[in-house]
Amino acid sequence: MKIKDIAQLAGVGISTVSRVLNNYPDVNKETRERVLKIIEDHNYTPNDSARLLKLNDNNDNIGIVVEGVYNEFFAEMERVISTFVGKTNYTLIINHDNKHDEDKIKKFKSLLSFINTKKLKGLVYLGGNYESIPQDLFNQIPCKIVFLNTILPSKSTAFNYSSVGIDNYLSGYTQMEYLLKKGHKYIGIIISDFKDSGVGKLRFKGYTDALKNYNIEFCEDYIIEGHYNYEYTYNQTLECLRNHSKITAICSSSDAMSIGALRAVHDRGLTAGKDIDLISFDGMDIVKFCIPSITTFIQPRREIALSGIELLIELIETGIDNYQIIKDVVFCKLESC
Amino acid sequence: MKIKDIAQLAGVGISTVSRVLNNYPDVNKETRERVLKIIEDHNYTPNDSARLLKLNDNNDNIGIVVEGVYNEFFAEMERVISTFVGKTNYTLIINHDNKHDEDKIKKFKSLLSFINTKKLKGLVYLGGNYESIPQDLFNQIPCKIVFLNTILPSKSTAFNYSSVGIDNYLSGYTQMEYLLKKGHKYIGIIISDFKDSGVGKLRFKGYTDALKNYNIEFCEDYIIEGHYNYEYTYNQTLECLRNHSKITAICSSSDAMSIGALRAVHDRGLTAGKDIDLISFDGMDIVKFCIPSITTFIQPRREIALSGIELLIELIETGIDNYQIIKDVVFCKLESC
DNA sequence: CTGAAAGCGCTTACAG
DNA sequence: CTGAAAGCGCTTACAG
Repeated sequence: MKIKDIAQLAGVGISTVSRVLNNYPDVNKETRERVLKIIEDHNYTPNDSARLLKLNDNNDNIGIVVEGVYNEFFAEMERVISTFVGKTNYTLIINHDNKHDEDKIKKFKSLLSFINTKKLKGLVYLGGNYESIPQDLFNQIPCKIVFLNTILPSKSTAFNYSSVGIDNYLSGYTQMEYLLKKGHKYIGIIISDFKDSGVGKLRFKGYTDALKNYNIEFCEDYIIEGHYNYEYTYNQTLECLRNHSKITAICSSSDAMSIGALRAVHDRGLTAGKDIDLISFDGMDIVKFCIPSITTFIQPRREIALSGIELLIELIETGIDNYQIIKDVVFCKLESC
Repeated sequence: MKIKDIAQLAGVGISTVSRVLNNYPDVNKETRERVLKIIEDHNYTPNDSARLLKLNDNNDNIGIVVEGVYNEFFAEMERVISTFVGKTNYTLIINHDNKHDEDKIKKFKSLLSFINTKKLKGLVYLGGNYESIPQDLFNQIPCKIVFLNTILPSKSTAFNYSSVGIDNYLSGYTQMEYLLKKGHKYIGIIISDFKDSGVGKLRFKGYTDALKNYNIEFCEDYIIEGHYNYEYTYNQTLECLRNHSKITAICSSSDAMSIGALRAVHDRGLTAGKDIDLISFDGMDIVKFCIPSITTFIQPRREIALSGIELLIELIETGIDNYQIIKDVVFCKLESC
């Protein structure tokens, strides 16, 4: 079924059918109804490619790239964005990137190709690290772009991007400081991975700098790699506690990992919040219902997601550029610390 | 930049550029390299709409509709599918449906329109209930379709679809029977919603039938609505336990809700697995790390997702139809029961 | 190995 | 209010 067939069946020209299709006002009422009836009866849907080809870049595609959608944290942000876009006239094209190990430059080039192929008007990028992308490559991005929770080149006017996120370094520092102020000296640190090059890296820098400022020696043996995985974190924490009975507190860079750690503490016969202070980061909804509930720093992730997509649409529609938003984290004192 | 510009710059005809673009072998090596260089230099990307228009239905689009992506259970299945498709030559087009309240027929029509607009070769549908869709409408689906965890019209050859899922009725029956065999008579039942028309409805039927067969009176007051939400389930469970101190066991239709319930049991000063038996459903990774860990029936959701997408691609490539797969649930005995 | 030309299914001035 | 015609940027027989 194409527009020509509908036109023939209705006994009109194809322009008229097109006008009906696009809700143009200048069509005779009866003609319109006749055409609509035939469209309905034959379940006709216009060919999108043909429309877009003609309309050229008049599509309204927004892209979203998620690095690490297996992290529930990002998954939730994606849902917020997808729901928001669903209520607009934009179409969201989703690109889940799981190639963490790939060369950054190569990765950036495939990002460019994604934008070009889909003729995106704008893009939201979740996660990742584009700290060291050459400026000329960066500025080849042919559409509006908003990075959420991404590590970016230190801002200079030469780099053209917008972003929404938190101050990861400062948050990490504050989190660790909370334990230090309570007098802890032997503190386990849960990170995703030594090779983590995303925001976790900044948080970790905050941890170690806080230790330094409080004259507590940083001990590599107290590092627990959790890979954002319950089981893995559970096993690593169990082993760390077994080998280092001095440890009196745990500083975890993500709630997902804290849940595995909490169980490890329990299985060592200890109680978090009493025998061991566990302080976490992210503020997932579940922490409040864990036993004991987990003290954490809430990243306003829904707010970041929402600001991000709203900002992107504003950038697209106004032509403005270069807008940076920093959100505050919120301390949430519960039972584990 | 269009193909014509590249051709001009390279001093060749557009057909040659097209041949280079599509990796045709019959191009002179030097010509090819010259053209590639220019394409590279100018960051040229062919216009997808134009290609697709010409190729007509030679795109390889697969669609996925997720009803209720806010349920982590489905979110994870989607990720499995998205990752799998990413490794093929198919493009995945995602459609998150949050209009639970909409008229089924209307919903089905917009499903048809999605398929037609995107010219989908195949579709994976997660969740929902299409039990009562008229046959003639159903058979208007112009592509291969695989339903995962969906309620469907009782199978007859007249309905053309494939599916992967579990036997929800039987699983629900078995789950409740486990509590009944342990001698429980006053059993709280956690469901998402009285109006739930998805698979939860079938599970619930299993629950009540089991009660009947064991001559235990069904008590509507023991029903707890949880809306797949920790907080909501927590509050409802707390209230139910407060009002009905007779209750000795809880049968929950989903792990996400069990986590809220677990905390409610704890806050009543009770211990799940000792004072109250809590048995759950789904088998999310987290249950093993809760305190106490949650006894549950594992739905092989990654397996269902994987079988589903593999099946769909097979259907597309072989032309076969009408394939139903039922997976077994696996009982996982942990501490809460 | 290469190029000119037709045509994919739409939209939109333009002329009536 | 309506229709014939041009053209969006590609691909692919066809002819050389």
